Amino acid sequence: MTMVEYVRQALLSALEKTMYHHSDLLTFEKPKLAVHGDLTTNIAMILGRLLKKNPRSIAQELITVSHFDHSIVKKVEIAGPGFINFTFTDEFICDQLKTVLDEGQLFGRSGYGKGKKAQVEYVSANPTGPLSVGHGRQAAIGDTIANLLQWIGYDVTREYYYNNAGRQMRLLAESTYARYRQLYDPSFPFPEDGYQGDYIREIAELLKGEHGDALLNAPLEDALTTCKVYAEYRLFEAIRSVLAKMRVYHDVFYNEDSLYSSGKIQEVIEEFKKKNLVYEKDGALWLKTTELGLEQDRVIVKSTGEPTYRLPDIAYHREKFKRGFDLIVDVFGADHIATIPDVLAAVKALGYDVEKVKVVIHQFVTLMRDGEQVKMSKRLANFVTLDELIEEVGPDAVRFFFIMRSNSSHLEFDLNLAKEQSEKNPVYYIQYAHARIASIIRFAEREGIQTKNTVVNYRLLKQPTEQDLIKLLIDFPHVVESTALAFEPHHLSTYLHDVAEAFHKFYHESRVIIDDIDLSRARLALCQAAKTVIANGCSILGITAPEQM
RNA sequence: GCACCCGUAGCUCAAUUGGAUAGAGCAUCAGACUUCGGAUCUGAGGGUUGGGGGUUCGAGUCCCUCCGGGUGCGCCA
Repeated sequence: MTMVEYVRQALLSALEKTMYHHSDLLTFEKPKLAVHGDLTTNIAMILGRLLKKNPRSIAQELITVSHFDHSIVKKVEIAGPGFINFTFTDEFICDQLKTVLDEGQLFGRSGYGKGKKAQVEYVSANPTGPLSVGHGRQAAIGDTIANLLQWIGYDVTREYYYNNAGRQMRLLAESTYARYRQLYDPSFPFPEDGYQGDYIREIAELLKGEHGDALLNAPLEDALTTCKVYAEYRLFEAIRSVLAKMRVYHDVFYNEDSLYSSGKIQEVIEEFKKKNLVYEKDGALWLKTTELGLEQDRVIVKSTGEPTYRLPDIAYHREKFKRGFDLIVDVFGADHIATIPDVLAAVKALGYDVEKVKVVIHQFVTLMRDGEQVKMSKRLANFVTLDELIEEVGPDAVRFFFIMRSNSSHLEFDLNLAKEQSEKNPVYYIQYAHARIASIIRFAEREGIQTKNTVVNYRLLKQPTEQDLIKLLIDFPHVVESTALAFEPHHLSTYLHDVAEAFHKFYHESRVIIDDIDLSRARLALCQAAKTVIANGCSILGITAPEQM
């Protein structure tokens, strides 16, 4: 039984006895300050406001009718305006270590989302160019959220939505075609808004390698189609390979085209018409978004007969619901923020529960090199690609740096720091702790000390640094769950840094392998538990936990 | 102009989503094992949480207002 489980049970029965029937308001937190104990609840203060009674006297009532096992709870006290603080015995804390070691690689997993399906959509870049560092942040955030949801029991689908039709792709085809022609005639004009990047030239070269000069004499439309298909193929191949370098793999690549070919777009229009939510004006079809509580109506079908991006977005989200997901997570960059309310309002109007949709917006990334901001412009094609970034600093640092700030926070990516293999680099700090533990365990094996097939007395771990480390370790399942439900991966990286720090402190204070064989075994077990938690945490973050570095 | 995000130590960022004395890393300064990995540890200085008002037992967090930065506001995606 965990600390929370124990006090929850005790207080639930106390609420019962005192006739305060508000058990749903009962929560526990870990106090910031050690003097406030191991766990605290503010239930008395909440009840105090609700019932207009003195919180401290309510707290007293609750404690009076409660019964605590002294071998588990060392101290219960009322503090401040009415907090109830619990301190547990060292022995009880020590015994919790067994759970960590027994569960091993599974420690931290829970069943919150058991039997439920979740979908996480992220990256979703159209195949018109290489992925940017912004996409990289999205990949890291989305993938980590997907991992977290799996850890709390959800059946997770990782999805990439893209559009390979429309104006953007036409421009891609024209740009590729122009570069191809330029290989034969350098004066061939390049489209005004074409994609400037060198990658188009590379694709044109490859295209020439496969087709020779056959496209020069082909009818223009045929040549453009060939260019589009080929460029898309090459770009998607590049996108997948970059994501693979980051260890990001999607289960489903959902193509916008399929919404047209399967008639879903038309179905949505029909539904809107049936609900009287659309009207025609200036030859276009408008959605009455104002009736849905938004500021202005929006065009969903242009006067040319072509839908705007909004309509397929709505149809796509409708499909997400039809596919039976209990939780739908959209990870978008800050530039997409304006499109979300329209889509959600429309889907809601179609009768779906938009509470199931969680939109995660992340802010932009600024690259810093030598203290200077790296200027980036996609149009001028002088931007640093995600691929280049990974090549420069490696996948571990990339993934870690991208999730180490809260989603809503601007991210400053310090290239020098990310590359630095030293104490300054937070990734190495955590990985070093893991490698150091692995080394200690190897040393212990050489010394003939082991914890298997023998009874380990965890209760010998009474030093403050030992107790602090254990308390942090056994909090891991709760951290995983709260991080997942907050959709804020940076909580986990912060936590892992704390664990690494607590371990290093313990290491400095107490030698693991000593003459006292029982104490050695207990400390070795603590090392193994710390190693387990760091390894499990790193696997959620998608970074390696090396045995040596 | 309107909407959204941000403003916290010299710099980059946290703060259990309204909790108790606002914390880390970097930078600066001063220190620490003859043995398990010094990519480590200990300590010091550094703050009116952009300004002002409000809500309540309690505000960095919620509301109003002003200032400053970013983003978005198309029959582009």
